Amino acid sequence: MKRAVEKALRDALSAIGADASGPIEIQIPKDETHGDLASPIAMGLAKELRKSPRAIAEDIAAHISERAADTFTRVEVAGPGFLNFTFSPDFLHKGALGILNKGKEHFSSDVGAGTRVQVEFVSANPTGPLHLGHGRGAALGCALSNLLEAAGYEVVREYYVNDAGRQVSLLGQSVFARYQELLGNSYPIPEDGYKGDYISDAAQSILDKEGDKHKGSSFEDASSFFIDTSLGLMLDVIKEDLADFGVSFDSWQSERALHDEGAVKHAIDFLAGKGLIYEEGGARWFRAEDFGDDKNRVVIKADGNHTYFASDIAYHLKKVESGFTEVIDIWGADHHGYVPRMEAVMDALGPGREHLKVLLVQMVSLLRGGEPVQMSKRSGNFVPLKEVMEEVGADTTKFIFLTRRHDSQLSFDLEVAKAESSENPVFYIQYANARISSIFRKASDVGVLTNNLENADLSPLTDNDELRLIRKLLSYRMTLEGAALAREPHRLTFYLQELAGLFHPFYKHHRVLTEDAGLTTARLALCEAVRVVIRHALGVLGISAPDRM
RNA sequence: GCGCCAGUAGCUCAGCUGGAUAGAGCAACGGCCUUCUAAGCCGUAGGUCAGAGGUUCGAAUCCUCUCUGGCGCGCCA
Repeated sequence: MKRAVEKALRDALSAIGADASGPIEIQIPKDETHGDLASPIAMGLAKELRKSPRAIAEDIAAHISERAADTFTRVEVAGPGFLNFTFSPDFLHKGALGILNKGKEHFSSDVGAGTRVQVEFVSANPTGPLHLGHGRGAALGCALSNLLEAAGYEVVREYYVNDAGRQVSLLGQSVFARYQELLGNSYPIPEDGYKGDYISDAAQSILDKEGDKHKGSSFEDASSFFIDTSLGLMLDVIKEDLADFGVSFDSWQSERALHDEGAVKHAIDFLAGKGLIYEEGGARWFRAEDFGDDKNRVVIKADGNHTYFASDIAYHLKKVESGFTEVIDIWGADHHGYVPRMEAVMDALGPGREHLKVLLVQMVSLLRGGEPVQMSKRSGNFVPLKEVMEEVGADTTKFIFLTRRHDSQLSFDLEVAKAESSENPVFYIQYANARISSIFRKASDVGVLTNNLENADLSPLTDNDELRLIRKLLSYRMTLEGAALAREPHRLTFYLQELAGLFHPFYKHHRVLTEDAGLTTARLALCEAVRVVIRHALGVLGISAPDRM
């Protein structure tokens, strides 16, 4: 749809002697009386051509009207110089059939052009179950990855496992303490150790498998066993949470492995070779200030241990060396202070900060009827994603996350989420799909043929409800591409609400299965096209599309 | 103190790479089920886009300041 207008505009621009090679802005007007698509292009050309915007627009409109009468029923100039395009029913009919003909292929676009992108998300410390904030990152990362893939990028979804350092050691020690407790020994839980039920569960599971083998051992003796085993159990917990949430990864990168394979040393040597590492106070520092950070940063501490930052440098060097053109990191907003130093790293490593995009996911506060939810003592100091999923469902939870920009704070009210569930926008969309499936079931019951719809004659579709629906379907690709380029999957949730908002009135006011065979076939084809788009978009968002509700 | 994100209808949020009269859902109010699913449809009402300046033909959108809320400023991870 957009392509047709763009092509017409480029032809017209070169005909009137304007530059036709630049980007052309095309938008969907808010007001239906302003046509199907509009362009403000003439306003921008006023200076260059030294003519009034309206005069330029008139020239363009005249040129296009003469040449593309079968595509547009109207090309008009409006307001200060907008060009408004209205498509012919014939063009719309052909477009709708195109969706049926090519299916998914119709939407897969070339804006990504095979660019290799890595999306790293969740990456929660493997020290306990995922909490609600991780869920937001998971929903975004999953949807964004799918979206980029649909737009023609080559995507790798990665989870970075922080399995080295103090936190996992603390985890092992916490589990060890519970294990000893189960055996009647008192062993102090480390001061900032982990205290949730899942720690006791892990201890019990070790006891079940290993018996009292480690009874009375000191933690020093048993540390590597307890750390590794606890780590494995926690990763299982996380993977289960992710599976329940319907989010999957292509790759799991272990921090420990980065050390073991020498990647950290390699990265520091690499920077040192560029003269970007120096020593001071017994520590080794990276010259982050040279790349716009507030201060230089320690990579090796005076005690000889590396910092977390050192692993991150190695990790990003590995990403760069793996040939990703773009690296997207999805982090919680509490890490935003970390962005300048990672951008500095990307500059220092060579490719430059423009190849790194950090998406900060703002905090989620959980409310119940307007009141902050008390942190459950059972789970530790956070709200587990699992509990929220059990209460309101994975689809609704994802949808709530995905109807907001990632950088706006979100209050997640359980009462609202549940109270809405009967009138929830996600059901509104799924219901449209279920209704269509129901029509097809009915059609097959009464013996109406539903095959070969991609060759149907759509000319009986002349009602405004029908044409509006088709226009919306044809704008899907444009929406998808725009969302992908902006890295904003939430645009699809709004698109879907609008599409469903056109389908339901159509359904209410027009019977699909009628006495008129030609009309019936045409409407079935329209319904099928709607279903194809809804399923595709829900698929991108990682939300289910049930056939019955 | 410095920095990042935000402030749009009663509530939750879109709209922000400047464009036409500021949108949706929920909540409120009034209607609609003998025909493919009423988780639906039709209608009414609801706004000083936090505030003040500035840039522009045009500002919710860009710039400056102020106010409010959240978060961050370790040889922690």
